[in-house]
Amino acid sequence: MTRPANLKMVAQEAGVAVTTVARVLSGKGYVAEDTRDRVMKAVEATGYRVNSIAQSLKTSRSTIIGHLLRSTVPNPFFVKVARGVEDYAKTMGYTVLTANVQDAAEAERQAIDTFLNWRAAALIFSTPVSAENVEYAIRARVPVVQVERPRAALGHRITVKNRDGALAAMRHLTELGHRRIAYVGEAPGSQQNDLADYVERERFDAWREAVTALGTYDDALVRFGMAYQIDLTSAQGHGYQATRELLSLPKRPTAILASNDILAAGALQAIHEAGLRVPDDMSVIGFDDTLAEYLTPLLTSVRLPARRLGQAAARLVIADLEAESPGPAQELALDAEFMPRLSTAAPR
Amino acid sequence: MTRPANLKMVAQEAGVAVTTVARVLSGKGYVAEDTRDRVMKAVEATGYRVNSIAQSLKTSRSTIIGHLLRSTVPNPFFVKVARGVEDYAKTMGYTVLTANVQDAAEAERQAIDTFLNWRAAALIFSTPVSAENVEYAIRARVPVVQVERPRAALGHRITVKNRDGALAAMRHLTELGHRRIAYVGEAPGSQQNDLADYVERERFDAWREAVTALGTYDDALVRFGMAYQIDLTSAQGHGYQATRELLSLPKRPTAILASNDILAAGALQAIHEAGLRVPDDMSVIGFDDTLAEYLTPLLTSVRLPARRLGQAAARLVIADLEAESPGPAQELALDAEFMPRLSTAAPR
DNA sequence: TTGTAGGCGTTATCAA
DNA sequence: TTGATAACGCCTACAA
Repeated sequence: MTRPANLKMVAQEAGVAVTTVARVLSGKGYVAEDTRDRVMKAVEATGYRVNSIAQSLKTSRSTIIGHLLRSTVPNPFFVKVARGVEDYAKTMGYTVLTANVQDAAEAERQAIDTFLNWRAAALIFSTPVSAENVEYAIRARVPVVQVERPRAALGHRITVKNRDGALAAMRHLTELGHRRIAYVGEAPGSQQNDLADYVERERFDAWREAVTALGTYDDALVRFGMAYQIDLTSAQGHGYQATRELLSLPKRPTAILASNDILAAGALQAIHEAGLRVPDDMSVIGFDDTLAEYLTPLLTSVRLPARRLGQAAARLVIADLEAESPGPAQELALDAEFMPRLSTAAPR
Repeated sequence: MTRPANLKMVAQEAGVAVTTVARVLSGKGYVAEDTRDRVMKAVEATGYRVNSIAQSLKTSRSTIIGHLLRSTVPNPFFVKVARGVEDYAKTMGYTVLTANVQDAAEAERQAIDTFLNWRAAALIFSTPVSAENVEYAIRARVPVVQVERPRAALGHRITVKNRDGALAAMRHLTELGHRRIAYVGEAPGSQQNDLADYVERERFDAWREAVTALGTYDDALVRFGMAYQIDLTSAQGHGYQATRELLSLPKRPTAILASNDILAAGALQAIHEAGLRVPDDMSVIGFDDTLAEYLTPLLTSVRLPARRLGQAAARLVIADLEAESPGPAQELALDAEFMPRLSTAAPR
C-alpha cells in the first residue's frame, strides 16, 4: 500500500520546494505564473489532497464541532435540528461530528470525551441528557450551547417560546367553542431538573391557565406519563393509553392538547379505535410538528423551528470561535408557530 | 488562552520523560509501580487528554468512518441505518463522521472530499446519490459499501430482499380475498440507473407477478410518481394524489400496495378525506416500516432491517480495515419482514 | 519570487 | 526500567 501524496511529493514532482506548493495551494503569497502551473500539474499527477489532520495539528485549531443528539429515533425533531447545525457549520467551513446518545448520560459522556479528544472546537447539546455532562464540557473550556431543553445554567442556551405556542393552540380551541379540553403530556418535574422541566412546564401551565380562565379546570383531564419510549410503538405508548382513559370518562373532553406529535399520534389511534372521528367527535392538537403532516387527519400542531434552532446554535458557538474573546453566555428564545390543520373543528 | 496539556507537560509534572508517560498511558511496556503512580497523578493534575489528531497523524491510520446519508428528512429510514452504523463502529473503536447530502450529487461529492481530507479509513453510502461519486471514492482506495440501493457495481453492497417482502404482502392481501390491488410507487427506470432501480423494480415486479397470477392485472391500478419530495407535505404528495385518482376510478381497487410508508400515509389521508374507512373500505400496505406505527390505523408494512443494514455495512468495511488485504467485494441481501397490522382486512 | 527550518503532539526505534 | 530522538504532514517566520 503506497501512502497518499503529501506536499513533499508534490514539490518533488514539480521541482520546487514544499513552501512553494503550500503557497500555491493556499492562494496567498506571490508565485510566478509558470511555477503555479507546474505545481498544479504536479498536484493532479500525484493525486494530492490536503491532510486535514496534519493541518489542524499544525494550526492547533480544529474546525470540528461536536453535536450531541439526545435521540434521533423515534423523534425526528432532533434530526431536523441536526440539519440546521450542518447547514450553518458547513458554510462556515466547519465539520460537524454527530453523536446519538439515545437518552443515556453515560453515552453522552463518552461522546463528549471522543469529541474533546478530537479537539472539537465547540459542543452543541440538542438537548443535554445530564447537567453534569454540560458542566464537564464547559470545564474543558470549549464554547457550549444547549438547545431547546437546557439543563445547566451555563453556556449559551437556545429555547422556544412554548408558552406562546400553547396559548395559541388553546385560543384556537376556545374560539372553536371547546370548553372541556384535556392535556396529555409529561409531568413537569419528571426530569428531576428545574431547568429541563421548563418545556413541559410551560406547555402545561399554558393549558392550565387557559382552562382556568374558562372555568373548566378538571384534574381528571390531565394525563401525565412518559412522552415516548424508545422502541415502543406509539400504540402501546402514553398517548394511546391516556386517550383511552379520557374516552372512558363519564364527562368526556371534546378536545385534547398533546405535548408532542408522537403523543398526538397515539391519541388519533385510540380515538379511531373507539369508532369516533377526528375532528367531528374530538379535536386533537400536537406539539413539535414532526409527524403532523403524515397523520390522518392532518394534525393541527405547534411547530418548533427545529432547523432554525440548529442554525442559531451553530451560529452562537462559531461566533465565539471567531471572536477574540468568547463573550458572555447568551439566551435566545425563538418563536413557535401554530399550524392549524384538519384535526380541529368546533365540537358538536 | 493556555493550551491544553500534552505529553510533555505531563512528563515535566511527573519528572519523567515523555516516553514513560506514553508507556503508562498505552499500558504496554514495563513501568515501575511508583513511576506509574506519579504519572497518573500528573495526568490528573494537568487535565491531560490524548490528542486524537496528533495520534492519527503519527500512526497515519485514522479511525474515522465517513457515512453519507442520502436524506434524513423526511425519511427516517436513513436515520435508523445511521444508528446501526454507529452501534457497530463505536464498539470497534471507530469514529463515525456523518454527512447529510439531501439527494444532491454535488453535496455528496463535497462530503466525500471532506471525509477523504480527514483521511477517513472507509466510506459508507446509505444510499449513494450518484454512481460516479461511488467510483470516485473507490478510486481513492478506501473500502466502500453501498447500502440498500447501490448505484455502482463496485465495492461492497448490502441490499434487502424486496421481492420476498412484497410477495408476502401480496399473499396476505390475496388470502384475505382481495383481487383488485393497486400499486403506488416510483417508476422503475426513474433513477436512470439500472442498479439503483432494482428496489423499485423488485417491489413493482412482485406486485405485477401477483396480480397477473390472479388474472387481475390492470394498468389503471398502477400509479407511478415521485415517492416523496423534500419539504413537501405528504398531503400534497404522490401518495395522496395517486390515491384520490384510484378512488375515482369506475372500478375502484379494494387494496393498495405502496412502495413506502410515506406514500401509504398519503393514501390513508386521501381515503379518510373521501369519507371511507381503512381497512373496511380499503386495505393499505406500506413499505419500509418507518412511519407505520404512528399512523391511524396502525399500518401493515414490510419492514426493512434498517439498523442491521447499518451494522452490516460497518462490519464489512471494518473487516477490510482490520484485514491485511482488503478482500473481494461482497454482496449481502438481508431479509425484509412482513408486519401485518390494522390497515388490512378482507374486502367487503 | 522562492527556499530553509522548526515545531504542532504523538508514537516508534534504539540506546542507556 | 527509562530516556533521547526522529518522524507523521503541514504551516509559517525568516532568510536568500
